[in-house]
Amino acid sequence: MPAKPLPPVFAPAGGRATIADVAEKAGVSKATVSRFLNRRDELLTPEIATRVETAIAALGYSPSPMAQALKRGRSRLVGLVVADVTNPFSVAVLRGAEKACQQAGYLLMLFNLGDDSQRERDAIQALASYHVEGLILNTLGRDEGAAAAVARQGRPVVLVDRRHANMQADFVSLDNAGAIRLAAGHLLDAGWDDLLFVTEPAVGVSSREERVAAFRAFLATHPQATGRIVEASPGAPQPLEAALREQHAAGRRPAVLASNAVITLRVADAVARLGWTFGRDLGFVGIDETEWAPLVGPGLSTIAQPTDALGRLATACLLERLQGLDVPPRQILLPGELVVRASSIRDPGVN
Amino acid sequence: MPAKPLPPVFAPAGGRATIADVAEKAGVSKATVSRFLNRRDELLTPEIATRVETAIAALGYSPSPMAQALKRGRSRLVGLVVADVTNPFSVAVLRGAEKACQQAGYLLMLFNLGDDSQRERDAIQALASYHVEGLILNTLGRDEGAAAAVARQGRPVVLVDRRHANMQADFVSLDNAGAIRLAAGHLLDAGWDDLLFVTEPAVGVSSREERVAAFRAFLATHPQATGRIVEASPGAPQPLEAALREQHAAGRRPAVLASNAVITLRVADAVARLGWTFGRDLGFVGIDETEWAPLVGPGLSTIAQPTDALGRLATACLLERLQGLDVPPRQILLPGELVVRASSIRDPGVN
DNA sequence: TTGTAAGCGTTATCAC
DNA sequence: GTGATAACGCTTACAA
Repeated sequence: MPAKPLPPVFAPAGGRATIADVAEKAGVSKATVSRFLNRRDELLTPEIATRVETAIAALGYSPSPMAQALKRGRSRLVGLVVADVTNPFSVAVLRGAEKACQQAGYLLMLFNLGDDSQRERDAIQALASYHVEGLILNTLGRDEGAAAAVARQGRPVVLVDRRHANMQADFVSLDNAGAIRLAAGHLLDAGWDDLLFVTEPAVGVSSREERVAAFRAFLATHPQATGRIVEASPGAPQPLEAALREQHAAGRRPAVLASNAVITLRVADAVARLGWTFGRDLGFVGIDETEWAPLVGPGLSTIAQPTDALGRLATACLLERLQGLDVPPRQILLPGELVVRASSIRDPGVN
Repeated sequence: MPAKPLPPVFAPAGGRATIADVAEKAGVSKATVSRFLNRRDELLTPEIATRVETAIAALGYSPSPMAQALKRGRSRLVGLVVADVTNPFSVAVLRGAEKACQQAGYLLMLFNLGDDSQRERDAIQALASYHVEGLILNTLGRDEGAAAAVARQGRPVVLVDRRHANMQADFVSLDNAGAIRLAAGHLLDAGWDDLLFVTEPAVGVSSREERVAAFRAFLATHPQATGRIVEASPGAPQPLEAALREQHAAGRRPAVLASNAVITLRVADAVARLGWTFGRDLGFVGIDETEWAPLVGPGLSTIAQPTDALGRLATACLLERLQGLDVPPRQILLPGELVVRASSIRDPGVN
């Protein structure tokens, strides 16, 4: 029988204290320490409990989540995949999710796609390899492989803002249809009846598609309004400016409905270049409230998304699933809130 | 001798494939698979190598970073503590850091303080418990405990934008003094000689303190300019507006130098409330370039921080340390870039 | 009520 | 060259 190497008698050398150090210091077994940690109340002599407790305090011990994860297969980690951290909407959601996670004792692992949908699959696998217990996905929703990757992991997933083609999962989002009705209805009420819906290329991105469809539906049910849809892609500002010019040439004052904050920036840029003024030469409402919306021109009207709630709810859904809730995929749609500023108020002095 | 339980002959049940599964499928030992993974070239019969390779492919195996971390004490994880994810500057840096990490095969673990400096210490400990190999800190820099926590971990740290009282670590930041000189010099050149430096409460936050000091120094060396420092705290917009009003009452046209984007928003707000116009009633340069700077009033002049480079360099510093580089703490200061827009051009029609 | 020992998925140190 | 085998820090039957 080979001589068993004695456990070291000295305090933890360089690294952190381990459960073995605590056990030794308290004069008990590792199992006892583990029990104290996990099921403090059950079966524990008060005397031993205090011995363990003081040992833990003395050593400044805290368990290694890595080792725990390895053993129990749970990591207290939630993966968050974000299409683009530069997008304030995503960040706002992230913030909500992060708060909720921290409150529940989870840590967030972040993977930013940088708008490169190719990497969605990598992201999911990278996160999965760290045994994240679940995923919150705010992605382009185009990567086929991603769905498969998720399915293979068998971990709960919550989709935020964008649905995913082949992914059966809880979905948390702005009520896009309602938001469009709210915005377009407001413009109509304010006297703008010539609407221009401006969006990023919509194909394949569910939230954009839904907004476009809702706009179409609005037009169909409101014959007193005329409308048009313009796709503004990053490279080419022309179509947007051209569309605006055309309207003016035809002697009309259009109102723009911007499908998100990125588009709002482009519209503001075009308007500045044309030398137009919001509220006078055109009406405007944009989806996504931003800190700068009040400062552009006379102030831009917006539909504020409940970003914080979206993030919190997404996390809440995920945590419920992690606790074993087994119901069919849910959809949670939250209403947007109209913030009226001068850009959508028709300047009485004109026309 | 108790009967050794036979390893399962079937494919990995529910979870992911492990190194043992691969070994079995390839008909070799775990050690061989591990060798193949880590030191592919050394000592490996081509035939065995291919057998392992195909087994890995067939099983879709990838090693568990958790287990690796447990074994080698390295996790390929970098912790990032951000004072406030809502701050576009922080996000921009985050983005740079994230890119660099991904390229180096590291994953970023994010902890957001939500501007609550009390949680800095918690953040560091939470991250440390996941065996992050190093930390990138963009914090308030006020938490005493945090420094101690870091020291205890003995892991490399890089400070971004804000120094930390008792922390000896690499430091990556905008050259604050240079940026202030650049901005103030530009205003002076443009004919504004009555400067108002607006900052958030500076005490204890190194970047703010440095900027204030640099502004003082600028005034000292440029007697042709007069100047004043205003602290604008979140709750009270009064001091700022009051200061602007006073200047006008005295028949002067001040120029504001905003110490960051948050202040820029407050200034723009105050200016809107006063009914003033940038470039005519006051001059303006703000630190931090934003996407909306061109759209506010006639366009706001800014000092653009090299955010992406800051993030990348911070990561680079950290990775060097992780590879064993042992030199005294470094300071990397990057220059800001002046972006001139109409807000700092003195309207020739007035005065 | 507590201790012993096996095992989570790796890597590293030996033998062979 | 390759294979046992012992860790890494923890949890959990099972034994005592």
